[in-house]
Amino acid sequence: MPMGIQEIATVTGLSKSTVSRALRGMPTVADATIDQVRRVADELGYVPSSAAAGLATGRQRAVGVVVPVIDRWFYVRALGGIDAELRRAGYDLVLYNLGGPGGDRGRAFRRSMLRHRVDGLVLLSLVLDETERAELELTRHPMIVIGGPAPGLRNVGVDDLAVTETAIGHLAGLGHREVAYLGGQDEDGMNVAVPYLRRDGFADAMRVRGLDVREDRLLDGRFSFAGGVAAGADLFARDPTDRPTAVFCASDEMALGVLLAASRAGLSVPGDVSVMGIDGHEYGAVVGLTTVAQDPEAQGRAAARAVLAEVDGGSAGPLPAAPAELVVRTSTAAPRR
Amino acid sequence: MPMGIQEIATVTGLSKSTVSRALRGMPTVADATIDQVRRVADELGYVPSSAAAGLATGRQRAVGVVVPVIDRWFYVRALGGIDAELRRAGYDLVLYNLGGPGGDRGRAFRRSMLRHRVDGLVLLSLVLDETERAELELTRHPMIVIGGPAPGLRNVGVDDLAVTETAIGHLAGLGHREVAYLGGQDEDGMNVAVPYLRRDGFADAMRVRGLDVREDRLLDGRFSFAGGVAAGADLFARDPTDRPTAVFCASDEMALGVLLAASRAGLSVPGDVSVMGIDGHEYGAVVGLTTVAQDPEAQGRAAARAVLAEVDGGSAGPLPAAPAELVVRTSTAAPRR
DNA sequence: CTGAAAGCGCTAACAT
DNA sequence: ATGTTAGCGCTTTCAG
Repeated sequence: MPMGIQEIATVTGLSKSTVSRALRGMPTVADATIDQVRRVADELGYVPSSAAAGLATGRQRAVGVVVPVIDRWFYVRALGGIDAELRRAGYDLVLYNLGGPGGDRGRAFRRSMLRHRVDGLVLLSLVLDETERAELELTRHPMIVIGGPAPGLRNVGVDDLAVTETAIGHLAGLGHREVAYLGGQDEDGMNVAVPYLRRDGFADAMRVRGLDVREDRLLDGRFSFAGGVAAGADLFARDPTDRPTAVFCASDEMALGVLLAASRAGLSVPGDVSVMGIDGHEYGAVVGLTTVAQDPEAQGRAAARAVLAEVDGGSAGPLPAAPAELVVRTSTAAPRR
Repeated sequence: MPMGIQEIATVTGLSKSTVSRALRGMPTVADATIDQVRRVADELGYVPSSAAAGLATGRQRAVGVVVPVIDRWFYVRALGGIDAELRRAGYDLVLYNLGGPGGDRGRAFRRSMLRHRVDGLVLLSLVLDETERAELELTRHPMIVIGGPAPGLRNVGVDDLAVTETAIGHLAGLGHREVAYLGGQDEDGMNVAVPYLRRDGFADAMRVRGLDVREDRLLDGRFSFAGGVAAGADLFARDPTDRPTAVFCASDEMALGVLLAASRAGLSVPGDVSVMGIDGHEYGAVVGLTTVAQDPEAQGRAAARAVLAEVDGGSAGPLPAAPAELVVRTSTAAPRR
């Protein structure tokens, strides 16, 4: 019923092989033949079967993208970049979202991703345990991770230590000595690497400058807007004489929340307190948030290009760190006192 | 090299068919056999080929999701819902993003979606033209759209006319007579239905109450945060004595922008002006935005269930409208004068 | 430049 | 409960 290459062969009086070659525009086929075949295919409403092609060639022309959760700014942007590059290459994108209901991560891995449905995998900020790594290795697909560095896997992403150093450099340069850090774990605890790296980077950058890293100024904002609001509210409700002059947030989404908390607490930014984040979120640009901006979309494209190259038998050399750039806006200034 | 069902057949001394059945846990297979086969499969590091299975059965166990652009709140949430339901059913999700570079929409359709890689399609707020419809029909896959009603296709989504009526009912009930509308086209102009419906709904709801719909109070915010900020800035820069007492936004993202524009213009909300939106965006909850909330995730799940049912030969009856609910927070109040 | 034939790895009757 | 036999729709040597 759903007809294939065969019918168009009979109609044109050609052989299946020629039709197949013509459809793919192979150079060994006469131009006239190509035209004819394509025309007939159109008339007949021919729809190719990727399964059959995949079986025959061993290539699915699709790559999988694994995300811990789907609704985070960074992931969405990166996904856009990956998609763009894949589309350009004529590849489809299969999305594996681990954060679903129950987040039954293990099963998701085995049940679907291991089915050879894709030729390669891009993992977004995912830290795999030994078993998971081993299982994915079975497929022998090229894999690359965006975000946190993952042991044994190629990685695309910013240098988190450098990013935090840049941020604290900016704040310290402005004269801040009392700065709080807002970080914390992603709620599902799936991406431990980046949060830790940033917290450590913050602490290092502070200590290098002889500045205090106070336990009670290491806040948890779960990397979300609401978390930032809550943490900010908590911080600003404390003894005003002991208030930090700046709050450094490990993500713009949290920083946006802190901005709101500050305005609710009647504090002016940057008058009473400076606030900055990391990411380059669009909302930050309009509210004047100082940040260390990165380009997740570019990272997505780079990662996609890398897997695609590897799928095509290319080399698998290490990737350069993604650029990040200090963007000074109006949420940071020299402390008052 | 990449071994298959055959090797595990030889190792166990069983036939390919039995192995195939055992792997899928079919009831006609002895439990002991199932165990043995699974164990051997594990030991051998067997990875099934979805292409082969797909070719043999004609089912890919995957559904495609087409989005106009990926980075919109509504789409991301809906995608999450679709994914959850698909995963539950053991289906993979293939993402088709039309908004990529150049947004070469036509080619995207033909080149990929038509390859029988999926068993069904969920279209997010997409309005198809005749050619596109015809082309997609070729695949004979079940299709459903979320968001704007699309001629000839089943649809999941809120009743936009009812939603706007609810919103204006709330505002008018508070005593507002001068209300501005912030809508506009999505920048790519891909989803015309919803914006139009909401604008019409607004106008109807106003007229029904004998309220004026002024041309100069029909604003364009391109359905984005930045667009909302810009439109708000423009509106609040006009003659204060002629300022509307409320701004009704067709999406929360735009309303959030208007909130910011108001605070920048030194206006208090809801003191000087009331603001409300549509959607139920998380940020709105924390900033106190009144809205008519919908649940895109639930809509995604419903749509996924519907295609899946149809894929399984189920019926294709019409779907009920998705619920939407007025959520009154602190951004709306009775007008001052 | 085109054709014939042999699979790709799995599933599905149809036996047994 | 398990084995046999054909394919699924396309690609790919190998021959013309």
